[in-house]
Parts: sequence; structure tokens; C-alpha cells
Amino acid sequence: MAKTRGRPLAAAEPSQEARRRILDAAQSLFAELGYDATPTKRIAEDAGVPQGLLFYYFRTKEGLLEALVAERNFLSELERELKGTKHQDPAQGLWDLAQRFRAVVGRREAIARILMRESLGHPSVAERFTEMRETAIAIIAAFLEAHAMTRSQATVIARAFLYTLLMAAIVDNATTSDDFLLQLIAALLGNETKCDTNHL
Amino acid sequence: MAKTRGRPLAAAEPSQEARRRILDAAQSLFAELGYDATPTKRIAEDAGVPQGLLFYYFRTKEGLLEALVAERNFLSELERELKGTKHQDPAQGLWDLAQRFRAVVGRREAIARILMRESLGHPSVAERFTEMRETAIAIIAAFLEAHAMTRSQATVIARAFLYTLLMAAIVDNATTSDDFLLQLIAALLGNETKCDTNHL
Amino acid sequence: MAKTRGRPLAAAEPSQEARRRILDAAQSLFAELGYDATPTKRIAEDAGVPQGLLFYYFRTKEGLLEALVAERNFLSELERELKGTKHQDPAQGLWDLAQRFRAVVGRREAIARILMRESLGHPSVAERFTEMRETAIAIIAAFLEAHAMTRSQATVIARAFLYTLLMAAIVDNATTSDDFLLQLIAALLGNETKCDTNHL
Amino acid sequence: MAKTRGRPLAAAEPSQEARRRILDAAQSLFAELGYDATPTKRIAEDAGVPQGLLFYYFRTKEGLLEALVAERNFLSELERELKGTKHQDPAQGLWDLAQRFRAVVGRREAIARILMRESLGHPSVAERFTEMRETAIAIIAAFLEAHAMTRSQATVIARAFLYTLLMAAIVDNATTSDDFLLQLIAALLGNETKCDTNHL
DNA sequence: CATGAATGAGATTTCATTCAT
DNA sequence: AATGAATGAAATCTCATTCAT
Repeated sequence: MAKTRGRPLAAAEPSQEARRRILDAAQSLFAELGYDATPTKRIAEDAGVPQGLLFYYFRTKEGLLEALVAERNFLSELERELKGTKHQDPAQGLWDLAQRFRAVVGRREAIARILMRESLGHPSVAERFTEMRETAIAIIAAFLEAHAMTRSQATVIARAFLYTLLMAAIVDNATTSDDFLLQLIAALLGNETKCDTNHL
Repeated sequence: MAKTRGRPLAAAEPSQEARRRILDAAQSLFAELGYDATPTKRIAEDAGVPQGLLFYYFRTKEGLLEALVAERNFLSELERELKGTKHQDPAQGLWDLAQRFRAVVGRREAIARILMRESLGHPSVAERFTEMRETAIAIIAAFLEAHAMTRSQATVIARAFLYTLLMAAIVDNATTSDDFLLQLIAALLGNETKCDTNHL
Repeated sequence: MAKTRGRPLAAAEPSQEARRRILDAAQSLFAELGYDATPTKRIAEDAGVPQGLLFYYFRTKEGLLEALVAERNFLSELERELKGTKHQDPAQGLWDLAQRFRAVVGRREAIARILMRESLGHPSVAERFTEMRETAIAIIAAFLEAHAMTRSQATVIARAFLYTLLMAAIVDNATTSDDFLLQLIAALLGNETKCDTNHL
Repeated sequence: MAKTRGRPLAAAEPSQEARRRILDAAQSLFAELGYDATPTKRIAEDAGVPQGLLFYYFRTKEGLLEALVAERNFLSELERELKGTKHQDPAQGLWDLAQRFRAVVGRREAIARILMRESLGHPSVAERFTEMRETAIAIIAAFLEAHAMTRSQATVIARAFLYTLLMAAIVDNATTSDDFLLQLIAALLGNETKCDTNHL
């Protein structure tokens, strides 16, 4: 029953390289086809690694998904980016925050889709997604609160803002137009507060 | 007391009964476990029908999903409900629309989750979901437009409103609180327009 | 992802035939190679049935083993056989019981080996094996007790007798010689009680 | 106080320590789970040694099993122990031999189970098991032969005695009671030969 | 029309073994 | 000598689908 198996003659990549390629492949396949519809075999093929390596590194397919959203969620990147906003004016601030949010989500679209798509059905993913959402909301709300608004109002507006951006980005599958964004900001901040769009 | 002419309501043909039970079972299983993670065998068991019947009626599992979202999407119900709003005041109108929307989604939660969850990965579902969203947005926008607003503004507000309600209902998994709703409406309509909540 | 699968054009065997063939194949393979060393694929091949049928009928490999020892253990056959002994003389009685035991075990050798071999490691098999042993011991003891012996003595002798026969049959892998058997009986019943072997 | 010349007992070469630990772990895992159901990785973990060391020392898993039963079978220990019997009286002698046998098997239970369990399926193990059994039988028979018995009778009794003890110890999973043992001896030596149990 | 036994490709996971270091 | 990351064949089990009845 024992067959000859084992390490191949050629030296393999320096270990972390292979792991990274698996995560890359899983990321784009999970985003495109969904977790359930992606065979681990396909991930291995796309990554150019042997089948067994997935399980050597991640134990299970579920473990791979968890590692993916744990290591590649853009929480800290988003936090850093959103905290970079400097504008004093609420409307300009929201505009800037939206740009930064879109930039991050654009760069990390695959993970964003995975967070959205697999959060139903995978509690660990749901947790990450919630964490990401609530962090963003907290930062946006903190900005708004600093600019003539109660905390409660600020949080509601921040939440509506983020939810709208997320739906537009992921479910609508459409890049939010600048126009839509400007009007959204105007609406959320009260019609009188006209947004100065000359900076575009 | 008068005899009911024609086909009596109580005696739907048995085949339609089985078909309905399959759709019922599929609905709750797809909503809970997701399409991919639901075996057709399990659907048949839960429905109390033989395995083969699923394929007799729907040809494929995918066909069952399509029939489900085609026949059970709540588009017309939502349309009817939303068009029932009478309020003149924008804030009260939005409040009323939100209540009606929540009522429909609450009653049809399973389908709502399926539309959200499976729209990625199943173009036919995506189509239904989009249709549902855009219809609701159009109705809400039409209402707002009738009450001192440009079409463009109205559409943006309607979209933000619906997206926020949807995210709150399906992704947050939390029933939107009345408080949140009131503040959301206040924010979207401009802070000055206080919403009279005495009607509660 | 959906491929065309399903029932083949040719009519399959009348169902119980296939199930029986699976049990037959499992029986001889488990006896020969051991449970762990027998691939289910090999069982299906030897039985001439498709792979999936094993799991359709028995759910798991373990389930197949359990069905095997449940349906094919020779408890009732052994009981019937052993109870058929008529001899008055203890020595002749034991001789007859041994012949009958050997006949049953010979006919059902594969199951006997499986019971012995897999009883360590599979509690459900252990249970069947114990049941079989204790039943045989009880019958033999009852016979001895009826012929000038206390119950306690009878049970001890019966147990030693059966254990010796079992070890000889299964572990020694040697057919117990008549000679050995005669001397064993003589020893167990006390040397004075010479066994009349003229009936051979 | 005198310095111990030569290799001090406490300083076995480190490699022998690792080798011993692998055998220890394999012994208890094979006994508990069975050879096939024990992963080599688990053995290495339990032994606290790197995976590769198993194959460095034993070439294959099968080689490990063979080394185990070759180096750790209790043949010589059993031989020494059984030959230590001094009693003149057959019954007391058998009693003593049984005690000694039980002592050895008790101390080396894991190996005993492995010999029993894996002798089907591994000829090399079967050989060791047979050797062990036949050696014990030969010693017991020699003792009996020295005390008023033909060689042939002695061998049969010795075999029945050992088989019964083995079955009781390993398959029944029950410690043989003193009572059972006394009655067994009485039965095997003929009812008249009462066993003097006052030595207990 | 309706059924459910049967299929077999394919999914995930395990594991003895190798070999560059 | 010793290590442990890497391999990939093979194992068990699932499941959408078919079709004889």
C-alpha cells in the first residue's frame, strides 16, 4: 500500500512565497466564484502549488478563508487612510473620506467582496466585516462630531454614508459617480450646506 | 352562503401543493444555509416530497432558485405597499415608507436574504434584486420629488435611504430601531425639517 | 459546475442483489486485509457496483462494517447448531459441540476473523463478538451442568473450551486436529473420564 | 562510592534516547488505536521528536512496527519469569505460572495487545506472537511433564491454559479473577486433584 | 404523471515518505 | 547526523441528476 511520495527534487519557493500565492489565488477565486463554488484543487492550480500544501498551511478550506480575512482585511489600512483626512469643512471632509474609502476598497476589492459575500454563513468573516464597518463608522462619526453635530446625529449620518457607499461599491457593482457622491453628501449634511466642489 | 362558482379555493390541485412545499423548503434552506450549501435532497425531505420531484418541476437546482426568486420576489407586494403612502409631509412620508418597507421585508425576510446573498454568483438573481431595489427607489424618489425636491436630489436620497435600510436589515442582522430611522430621515431631509413623531 | 450524472441506461440488479454483493466483498476483504487497510473503492470494484452505492446503502464505511457484523454474525446459526447436541455422555457431548462449533466457524470463517480482529477498535463489533462468545459458553455450560457438574465448574470449563477453540481456529490459523481436541476434552473433564472415540 | 568504570548508566547517547521515545510512543499508540489508525506524525509528536526521525531510524512505518515487536516483545522476560517456578505440586505450579504470566503481560500490556492485534496482517508480528506463545507453552508443558503426565497431555493442557489466559487478558478485557483461575486449574488437572489455595 | 434507487465525478482531507539543508 | 517543509496519491464521502417503472 505504501507508495513512494514526498518532496520533489527541485527546491521549492522560500515557503512564504507559496503561502502568499495560495492566499492570492483563494482571494481572487473566492471573490469571483464564492467560497462554496471554489474547489481547493482549483486554488492550488491557480497558485501553482501542490494540492496538499493548502492543508499543510491552513488545515482546512475554512481555515484558509479565515486566514485570508484575518491577514488581508484592510482594517488598519482603512483606519490609517480615513484618519488622514484634514478638512475642516464637513462637506469637504465627507468628500475626502469617501474618496479615501473608495481608494481602499478599490485597491482591495476582492477582499471587500469576500467580506460582504461570506459574512452570511461564516461567523468569523462576519466578525471581520462588522469590525471593519464599525471602525469606519466610528472614524467618520468622530470627524462629523467635531464639526457642529451631536454624537448621535454624527453616528447615524456616518452609518448611512458608509452603508450607501458599500452597497454602491459591492452590490450595485457600479463605481459610485462623483455626482452621486456630491448629492449624497449634500443631502446628509442638510440641503443648505452647499458643498464646494471647485476642488475637483 | 352562496355557492362559490368555479374552482373552490380549498382544493388546489395536489401537484401545485407539492410544488409550493418545495419552494417553501428551498426558500428557508437557501436563506439559512446558502444555495451552494443546501443539498437538493434536504429540500425534498423538508418539503416532504420525493427527491425526483424537484427536477420534474424545476429541471435543475439552479432552475429552482430562479423559479423561487421569480415567483416569490416581493416586487409587486412592495410596489403596492409603498404606493399606499398618503402623507404630504416628506418626513412623515419617509417614515411611513420605511415602515411599509420594513413590514414587507420582515414578512419576506427569507427571500430578501436570498436576493442579497445569491445575487453575486447568479445573474438571474442579481437581476431580480436590482429590479426590486430600483423599483423601490423610483417610488420613494417619486414621492420625494412631489414634495419640494428636484428629481436628482430625490433619487439620491431615495437610494441612500433604501441602501441604508437594506444593509441594516440584512447585513447588520439588527432590526433598525425607530430612533435610528427618525434620525436618518432627519439627516436626509435636512436638519431643520424636524420629523413629527407624535403619530407613533 | 453541473455535470450530467445519474442513473445509467441499463437496469440495475434488483437492489438487494447489489447490497448483498457489497457485503460479500466487504466480508472477504475485511477478513483478509483488515478494515483499515481495505479501501471502499476496492470493495466496490470487487462487488462490481459503483463507488457511491456503498454510501447510499450504508452511509459510512463504519456503517458497512456494522451492518456486516449485525446481519452476518452467526449467532443464531451457532445457537441452533450447538443446541442440536443430544449426547448424554459429557465427553461425547463436548466432542459433538466442538464439531458443531468448528463447522459453523468453518463455514463463516471470514466473519469470525472480522469479529476477532476488529473487536479491538470497534465497540459495536466487540459487542457482537462478546455476545457470540457468551452465548456459546452459556449453551456449553448448560450442557455440562446437566451432566454431573456444578454450574460454576461448568462455566469455567465451557469458557476454557471455547477460548481454546477460538484461539486455535483464528489466531493459530491451524485447523484444530481431532487428536488435540480429544486430549483437550479428556483434560477438561478429568483424566479418568476416557472419551470413547470409536464413533469416528 | 566507588567510581563506576566505563559508560555511566545515566548518560545514554542522546540518539538512543530519541529512538526509545519513538518506540514508547508507537507502543502506546499502536496498542490504543491500532497500527493503521496511528499516523506517524502523531507518534513523532507524542515522542517529542521531529517527524523525519522516525524514517531516519526505522526507514518505514512498517519497519518501526517490526523493530517494536522485535525489541520489545517480552519473550526473554517471560521465559525467565516462567522458569523461576519452583513448586512441586502441579496445581500450585500452574497457579504460580499463571501469576507470573499475568505479571509479565500486565507489565507489558501494550506490546501484548499489539502482538494480538497486528499479528493478522503483519507476518513478522505473527511470527513473534507465535514464538512467544509456543515458548510459554513449551515451558509450561515441560513443568507439567515433570509431574506425572505424558508429554502429549502436558502440551495440550499447557496450550489450553495459555490460550485461555490470553483470551481472558486481551479479548475479554477483563482481569482474570483468582477464582476463575483456581477452577480452571482444577478442571485442567482433573477434578480429584484439589488445588491447595492456602498459599494465598 | 411521479418516484426514488442508482450513479460517478468531484470535493475535501490525510499521510507515509523524501530530501535539501 | 538530524530536520521538517513539502508532496501528491489515495481515501472517504457528497450530491445533482437520471430514468425505469
